[in-house]
Amino acid sequence: MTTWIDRFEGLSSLPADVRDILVGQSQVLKVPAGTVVFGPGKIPENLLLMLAGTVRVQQLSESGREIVLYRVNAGESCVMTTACLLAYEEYSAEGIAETEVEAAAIPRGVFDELVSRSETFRRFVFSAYSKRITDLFFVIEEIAFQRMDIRLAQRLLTLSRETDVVKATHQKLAAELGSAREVVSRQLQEFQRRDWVTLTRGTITLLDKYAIKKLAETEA
Amino acid sequence: MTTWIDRFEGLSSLPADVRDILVGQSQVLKVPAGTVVFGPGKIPENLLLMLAGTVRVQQLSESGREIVLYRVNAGESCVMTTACLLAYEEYSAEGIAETEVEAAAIPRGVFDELVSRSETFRRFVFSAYSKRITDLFFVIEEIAFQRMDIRLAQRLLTLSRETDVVKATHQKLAAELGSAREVVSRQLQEFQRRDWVTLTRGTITLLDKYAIKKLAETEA
DNA sequence: TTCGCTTCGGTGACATTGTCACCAACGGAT
DNA sequence: ATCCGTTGGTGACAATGTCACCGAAGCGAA
Repeated sequence: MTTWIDRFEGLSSLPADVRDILVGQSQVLKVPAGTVVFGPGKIPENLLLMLAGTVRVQQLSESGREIVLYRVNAGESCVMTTACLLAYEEYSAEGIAETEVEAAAIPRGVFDELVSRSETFRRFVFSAYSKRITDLFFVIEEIAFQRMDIRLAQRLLTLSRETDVVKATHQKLAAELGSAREVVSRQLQEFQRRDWVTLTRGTITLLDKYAIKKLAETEA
Repeated sequence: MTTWIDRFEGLSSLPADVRDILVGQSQVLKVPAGTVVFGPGKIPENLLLMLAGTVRVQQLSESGREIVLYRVNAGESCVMTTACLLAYEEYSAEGIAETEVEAAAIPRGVFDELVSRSETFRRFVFSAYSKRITDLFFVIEEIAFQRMDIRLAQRLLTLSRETDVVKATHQKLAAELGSAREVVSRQLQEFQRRDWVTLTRGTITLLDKYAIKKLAETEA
């Protein structure tokens, strides 16, 4: 029988008994876009395995600025909830459902049992951690060392996957990059001047993805 | 009998059989200051539990700049090695022994067995992960949103714990903060102008820790 | 429609930080 | 003493962040 487990690469080879625990003891739930999946003041009770949708994990500063750390997509697990399941200390990041999200919720106790019983599950969990940590390393490298125009170009491309239109305010883009609105606005104007994009209120239309990609791939 | 295990808070309540495995199957080793404990191209074979000394974990950019991510001190574990034990992908961070380092090395297989058998050990491992992830969140917040003078003041304080003297070149301090030497030099000159420090080649002497602390604690 | 409100984006002035080129001072090695 | 690599100082400039303020676009109510 196929279950949602099969959507996770790392879990395909789980032995039958472990599979049964995982499927039997977890609950598939759906939350609407905009839901705060975890965040300061919310004690997470479950490890989430994302079946559909996207969760955006972001950091807020006291001064009101924010930065997007990474996104958790379908087929991945939201280990921040685990990390904070173990409650090292109060964390300042929060996870927000960007779309409607469907996820399997594994309660704390079940999670612990699975880690204990299954080497496959352990591998899955630890490699999820590794991925997030390397994601964070990447973010740090970007904000510390990369030019804004390059980062903006990269972000426009990732936010526009199939289509050529990015629906986002300059403010939202600035939050993606941990920068200020004015900086993003000015960069976008420069892109427009080069006929790479057209700008209208709330949307950026990519005219010359090739040129943008070339900038995004600039090294050093 | 007391062993090095007792130096780790989280491991004090390990059952006797698990203790025996941990002590029996791991090896205490010593490496001199400057050793690259892990890094690109080095496949880590062990989880390291730090008994004495400090490991500095830092990130290098292609352009040659660098930034210190965090330090692993005695009584903590170096989970980056675990993360990359599971080898998610090539990581760009490296760990360097800042002092002579004494550590217990737990081989991969033993680590796996311990995680499987002991809930205490699991807690220990996962809270180590949580701590590192929150460390990284903190670093991101700092570099994205915090002013350099404040960050420099903070760093000078943490690097001068008991003494009032920081032995470091401006270049090293810049690497700590992911900034440029000139920026650090100028900030230090400003601190000197205010009679907070005196500067000589390779050392910064803190004259007015109180004033520095006050700056370091500035919010927003 | 028109009015009024909110959100979004544009702008200039300025502060901070990063980059570059270059030089001078220091200190160790010969 | 001389040489030389390291360290730090400097000025000019570029890139980014901050602030105050404004006008335009959208949207709902009258």
